[in-house]
Amino acid sequence: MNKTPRSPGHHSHATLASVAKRAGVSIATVSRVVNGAPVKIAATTVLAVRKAVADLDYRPQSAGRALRKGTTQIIAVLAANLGNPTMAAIASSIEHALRGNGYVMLLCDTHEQADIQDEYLREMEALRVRAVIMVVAVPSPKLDEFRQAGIPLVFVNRRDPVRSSFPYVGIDNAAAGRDVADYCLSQGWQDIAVIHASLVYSAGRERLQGFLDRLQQSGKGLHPVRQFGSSGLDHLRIGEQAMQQVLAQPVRPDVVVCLSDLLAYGAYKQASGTGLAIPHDMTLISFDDGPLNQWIAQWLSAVRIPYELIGDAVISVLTSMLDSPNEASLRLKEPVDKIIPHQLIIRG
Amino acid sequence: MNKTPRSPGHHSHATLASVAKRAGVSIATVSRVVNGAPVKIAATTVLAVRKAVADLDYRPQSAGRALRKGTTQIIAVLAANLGNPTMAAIASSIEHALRGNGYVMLLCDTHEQADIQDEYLREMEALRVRAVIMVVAVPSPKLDEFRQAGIPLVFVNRRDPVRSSFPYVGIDNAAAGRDVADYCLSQGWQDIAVIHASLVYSAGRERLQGFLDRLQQSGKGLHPVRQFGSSGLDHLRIGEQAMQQVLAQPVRPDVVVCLSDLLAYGAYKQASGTGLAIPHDMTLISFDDGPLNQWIAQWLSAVRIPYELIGDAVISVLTSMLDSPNEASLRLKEPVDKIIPHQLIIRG
DNA sequence: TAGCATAATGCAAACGTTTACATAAACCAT
DNA sequence: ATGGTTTATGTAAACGTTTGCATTATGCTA
Repeated sequence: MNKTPRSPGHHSHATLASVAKRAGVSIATVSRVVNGAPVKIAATTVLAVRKAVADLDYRPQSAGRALRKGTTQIIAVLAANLGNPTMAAIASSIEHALRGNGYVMLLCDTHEQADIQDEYLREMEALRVRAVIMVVAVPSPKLDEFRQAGIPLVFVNRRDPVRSSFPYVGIDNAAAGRDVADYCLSQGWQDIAVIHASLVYSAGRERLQGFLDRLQQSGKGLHPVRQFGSSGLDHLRIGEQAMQQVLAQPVRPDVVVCLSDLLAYGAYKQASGTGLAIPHDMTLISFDDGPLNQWIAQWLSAVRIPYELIGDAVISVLTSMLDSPNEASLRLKEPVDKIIPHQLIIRG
Repeated sequence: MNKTPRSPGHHSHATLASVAKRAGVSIATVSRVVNGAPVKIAATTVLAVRKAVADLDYRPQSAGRALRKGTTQIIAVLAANLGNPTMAAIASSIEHALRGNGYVMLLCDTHEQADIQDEYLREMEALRVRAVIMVVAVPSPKLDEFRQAGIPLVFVNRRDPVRSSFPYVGIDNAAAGRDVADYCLSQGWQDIAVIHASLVYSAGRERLQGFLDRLQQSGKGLHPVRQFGSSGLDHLRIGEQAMQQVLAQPVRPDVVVCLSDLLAYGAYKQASGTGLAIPHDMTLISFDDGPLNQWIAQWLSAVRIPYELIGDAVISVLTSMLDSPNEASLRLKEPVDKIIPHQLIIRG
């Protein structure tokens, strides 16, 4: 007796074998019942298996399944910065949508650093996740290799920085920039400043481009748009410093357009620390409009990304990718972007 | 020929077998080298294996490992609400600490609902995660069962709601409450109101208790502390409604103590929407002090939870649990709570 | 030289699933 | 009755890993 070395598993969870034994059938049958396999199974058998499953509180072990099927129900979300409320809200939205579709979200924070992003991508490959959702990605070697790896990728908020061969979900940033320009023009503001972080990525670049284009199109004789900012990771501090430069100018602009919420937060702190009343003395406009703005940043007008819609949008893109039988079509097909509507919220 | 059905795995990742073949050794040897097994291996062999691993870009597949060892490197974080910046910051901190220790974070949003929490707990069991970190938990049946399941649990910010048999990481909420009371007394405020959400959980309850106790101890003849609030999930809205009630009172309190940041945000919106200037007309004090406060909520004094310390604190608790050879000691031993220091930040 | 400890590596089983294939039972048409 | 088809279920292999045990090669002692 006592032939149980039982090395690894501490507590014996129910397994297919134990359920099969209890139901008096083979493990194959249990598997088929549990998975609703497309074969006919006697009603009595189904009932017996169901009962055994319930009795033993059986749940398929993900490891065995993953090993056999070569994939899991895990979908990874690589976010650049969880400290950013907009990104957290997007993550939450995605989580909700994924859960509703039987997936589990694996959320990571890349801190917008290529090496961390790569490390995570490798890890995701080893975990055999079903797909990866990049919420604000940076270019990295592994990202490029992923094209070949056959794991679907979706880019949220910022487009694929290497080549646009994977779908993008987010707002039309150029159009959003134009909307802000239109609003500025409608207000008759003459002197406009822009605060930006890095402009090498699609979101910021397109926002600025759209904004400037429309101003120029207008033909109105505006003062030249002054731009402040630097590339870096901490938008809050960039915004703060940029606003410092803005206020050091001989003449104060009517409006400062910040390319993200966090830039605006940083700018706000600096401006109000200097005694300025926002928006009385100077208007601030930003992009993103995270969920907290309406509560504690009523001084900030912003282009709203409807983060609560992102989850479903990602799911719809993803399912179309996962359904395509061969991933050849996935590569050949034009990436099917999903543009979600934005809205300029005027406050203050 | 063509004997490759190759049903599941699409792209052939490197495996132990392929590495072994290339290095001219057995898979056992490769495994040992890769894992740094405590056996002597010829230097030349190690080199050959290392080379093959590098050549093929081999990474151990998590599924095989999980199946064999009965556990993974995944640690789940079940957060109540990712939309809460403090919680997001905590998650980010934990992520950082876990990654530094070779774990991967699986982050979920329970929306503070027992059924979702349970569903996730079951899923984590099936995934054979190494441990689960509950950032603000609610009582649920499965949570109770976990005590037997042998999976380590750590409670952050809110204590184990069922029985306190698992460690807690967070601030000393009662002491924080007393600190706020001391500050109010030092300011000579006579008329104090409290805004709270549900009081059935440890964090809010202890904060309020400590606060009221200290006020009473002081012996000063204060007006009775008025309490407003309701139980519910959306602290923002609860705070808003509670402030509405506060302002409907015949006499306006000197200070309103909110048991969380979000409650204060809600209260702030309502108050400033009614024309009040915060903190000139009324002081607001809250608990949590999420990372954004210093930027855009300079009107809010708050007890700061040093969220950036939580990650390391959790790790230290966790490793002591994981190191204990048998989980008997884990259950018998008094839970080793980790109290991190708080600090009352005065602003405005 | 034999005998034996030690060092390095290989063999094979096990972890829990899914699924192609085999089998057995039942039915039906000749 | 016979052969063929359908229906329900079982058998066994495979996924990639870790690890107890067996095996071989090496060095040392007597």
